[in-house]
Amino acid sequence: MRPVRRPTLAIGSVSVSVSAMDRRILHVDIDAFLASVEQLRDPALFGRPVAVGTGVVASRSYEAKARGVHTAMPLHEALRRCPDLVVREGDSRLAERYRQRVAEVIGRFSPVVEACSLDDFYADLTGVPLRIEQALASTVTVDAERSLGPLCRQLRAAVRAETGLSVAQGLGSTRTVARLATTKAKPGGICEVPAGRELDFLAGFPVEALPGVGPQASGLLHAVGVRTVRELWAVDRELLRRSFGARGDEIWRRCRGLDDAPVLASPALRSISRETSFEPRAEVGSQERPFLRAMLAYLLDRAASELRRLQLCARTVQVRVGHVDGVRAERSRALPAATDRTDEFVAAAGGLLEHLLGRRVLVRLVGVTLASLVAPGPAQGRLFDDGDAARRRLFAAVDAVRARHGFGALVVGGAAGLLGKLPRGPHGFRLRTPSLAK
DNA sequence: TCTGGGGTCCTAGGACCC
DNA sequence: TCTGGGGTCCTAGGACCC
Repeated sequence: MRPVRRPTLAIGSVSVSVSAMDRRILHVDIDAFLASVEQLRDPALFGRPVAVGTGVVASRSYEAKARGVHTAMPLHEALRRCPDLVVREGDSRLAERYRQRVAEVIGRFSPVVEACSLDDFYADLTGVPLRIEQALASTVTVDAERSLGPLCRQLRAAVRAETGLSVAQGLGSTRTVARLATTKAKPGGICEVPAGRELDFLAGFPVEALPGVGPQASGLLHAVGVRTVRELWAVDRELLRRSFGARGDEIWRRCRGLDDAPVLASPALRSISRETSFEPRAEVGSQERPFLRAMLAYLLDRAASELRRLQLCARTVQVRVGHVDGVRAERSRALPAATDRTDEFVAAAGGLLEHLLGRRVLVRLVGVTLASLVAPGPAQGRLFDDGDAARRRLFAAVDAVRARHGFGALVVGGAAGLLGKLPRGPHGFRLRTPSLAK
């Protein structure tokens, strides 16, 4: 067994040794995030059942939950259960601004904040009570157990006061314990699992509550009679490894409260994807090559402009196609050099799309991914390419116009093939799930 | 009740190079 | 000249998460 690394925290003249079990990880989850943002935007919606999404429910207010509306439920089913449900498309830009404000508040309480998804965060509060005790201006009282409860209540009040949003918080010695504690704290509560009580806390959860155990793994575990974390403890480590690969080992550690993954400020972005689905029969021309090629160009333009906004380049283009019978296929291609130019991505992706369109089945989804992301280096190998410099200036100009007037202000290249075929707004063509589509 | 979009990570075979 | 081993990249696809 590997020796446990014991990092040392230096606070003023005090030095404390911290073992893995002494860590205090905070998980923060914004309650009913997208639905709450809608209620903040339109206060008439407070107290009413609200759902955000198109096609399926992406987020719902607690009033809607009380009426049987759950996330991932088809909207027609949600409306059947709750006929006065208010359905909104949502606004990803507004949500992003709220998310950043919540992250800022958490950042005042913790030196390290990791934004995990749209609506949740991890923070490492290890050693924070000591620091607070020593900060003369602090109004927080830290009890003998070093409970972080008071700090969490302050955090919750600050988020509420500054954004109007409600958060649930979980505290534990690992990310898994903290995350599961949050599920017990929803909505608006705080659940702290004291050090040493991890196993009691984990024992009763169903196996599928563990991160890393999805439908596939839980199905297999159920089939052999393993339904709870307590029962999972009895499963041999080697057996988990053989059944689920590297993830099996992770599961073995997580169910024992042994995962020691750190909280990282900002994990590097690995890829940028955009995809959309459509009703093959309802949308005119959706099966025709020109439409699909235009959609591909549009999605690549969206992904590439995000790439440029982040000042990154990509070296791999991936295209995927989904059919009405559920069969999906994808192909990828590495470019000769990393780039951020939409036209280079479109040129490479066209051939990939042709490969994927061989089946005589209706297409209901097209998607693209830009991967192998790197920071733009000096333009190696193309120092004498004037065309490249001109293209770059063109895209920079396009980006500038869009930053001012919205993405939909300009339609570029092959995406023009969508004109007149898809509804269009200031932020671009209207795809299926605007609340989440960027 | 299999619906949606945007991500991450892992695996595995084949190509290619040394 | 033949055979082999190891590393790395490319590509395709699966599982999982929110």
